[in-house]
Amino acid sequence: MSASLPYDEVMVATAREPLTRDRVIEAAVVFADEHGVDDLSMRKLGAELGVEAMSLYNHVENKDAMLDGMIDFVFSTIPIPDGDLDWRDHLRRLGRGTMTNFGSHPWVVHVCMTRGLLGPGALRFMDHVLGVLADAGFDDESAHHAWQMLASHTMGYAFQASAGVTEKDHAEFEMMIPRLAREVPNVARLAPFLIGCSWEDEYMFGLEIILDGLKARLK
Amino acid sequence: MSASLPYDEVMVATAREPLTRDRVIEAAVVFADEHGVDDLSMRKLGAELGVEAMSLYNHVENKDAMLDGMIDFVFSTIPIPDGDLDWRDHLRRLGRGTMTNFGSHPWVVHVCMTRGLLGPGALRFMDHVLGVLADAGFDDESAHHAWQMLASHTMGYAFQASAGVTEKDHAEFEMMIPRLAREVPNVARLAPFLIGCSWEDEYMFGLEIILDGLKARLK
DNA sequence: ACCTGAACACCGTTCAAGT
DNA sequence: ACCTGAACACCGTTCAAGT
Repeated sequence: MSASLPYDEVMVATAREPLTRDRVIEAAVVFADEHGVDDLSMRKLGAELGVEAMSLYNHVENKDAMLDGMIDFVFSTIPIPDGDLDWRDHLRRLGRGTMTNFGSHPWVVHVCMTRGLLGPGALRFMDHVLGVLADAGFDDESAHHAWQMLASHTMGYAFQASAGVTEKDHAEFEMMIPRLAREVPNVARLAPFLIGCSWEDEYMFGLEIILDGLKARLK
Repeated sequence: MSASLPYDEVMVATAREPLTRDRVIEAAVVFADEHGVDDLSMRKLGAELGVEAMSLYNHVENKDAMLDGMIDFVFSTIPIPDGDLDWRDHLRRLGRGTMTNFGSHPWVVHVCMTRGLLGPGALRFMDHVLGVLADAGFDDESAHHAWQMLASHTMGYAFQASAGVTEKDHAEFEMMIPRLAREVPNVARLAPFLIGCSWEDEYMFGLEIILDGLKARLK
């Protein structure tokens, strides 16, 4: 975009590009994607942006506000299905999109769990889902029930999917199995499923049960 | 129990009662119940026990291990229904018990979300649920599906219930409603339900849908 | 075997000072 | 208007030293 500028002009331009709230939050998202949210500190993020930590406070109120901004950033990028879909199909696609989106930002569920879901991005997303439910014929109370179920299901599975069971955890768990077999035989017997399961498949299986139950209570 | 000892002997006994892993963890549970888990630090917990922070490391490996112990403590106190119950009834009681138990320790879901669920207490609880499902006729794969759904539902609602929406939050949310009405009308319309809902009722409503769905897929 | 004091390497955040 | 440096009040944890 600035390819026609002389080389040193480009350098200066990128280096001095003034910080903005959006740039800070995007950089924080990238940092959390790469290093995990536990490693995200104001000092380190400042270093990443070539600035002292304290400069960030000119653009975000504090770290919590920055985390809220990161959540909103992710929510606002969840793809909204278009076209005239049956409400159940709409919610299936929305659910799958949410899961894959959260999958690219493994920290987001965890941060939501500690920060809540009241930012503008999350509210807009919620509003969209409630709109789909209202169009499907749910009254306000039922739509609320449905939202809570769908939200809980989605956050729950996204959380487990992003809990990041590493190879090391697998090995550790498998080493435990002999002892587990004596003390918690049912857990030991199901170990293959616990270790090998596809969270997206699990999620869609459960979503179907929920959609069935909601439909049965609709008419 | 030491009521027959002379008064000052009792004082000395309680003051000098040697620290143990169990005493440390119980004190941490009490501290988190009273002050919230965010305020729980090794230094403050030490002070509570009349000891320097560093002494605690003689009884717990580190803070994370202590948190794991706290989770296990809570899980091991969830009441297990007795008697020969229908599997759905059994799971209903288990679910309700879990919700109220988690309600007395509002920090526990949050800590589980960051520490996972692989301690002995949690494993024993999981084993019990899997046993109920196996007795009901679920094969291993279906039992795994069912467990994931029940766990996700329970953790999700317990989390929301314990997210602790304060009076201040309510007031703040109500003040936002006029602006919300323009930007997220569906959310604004459902505000009364969002503010006033009973998490236990919501939970049981959703549990019924899940149990229905699981039953339909059982035969 | 258990407890302590001092220290290390971090945090988020404030604030006066610079430009 | 934005950035910096030094400081404050905390963390979890290590380690040598005490008893």
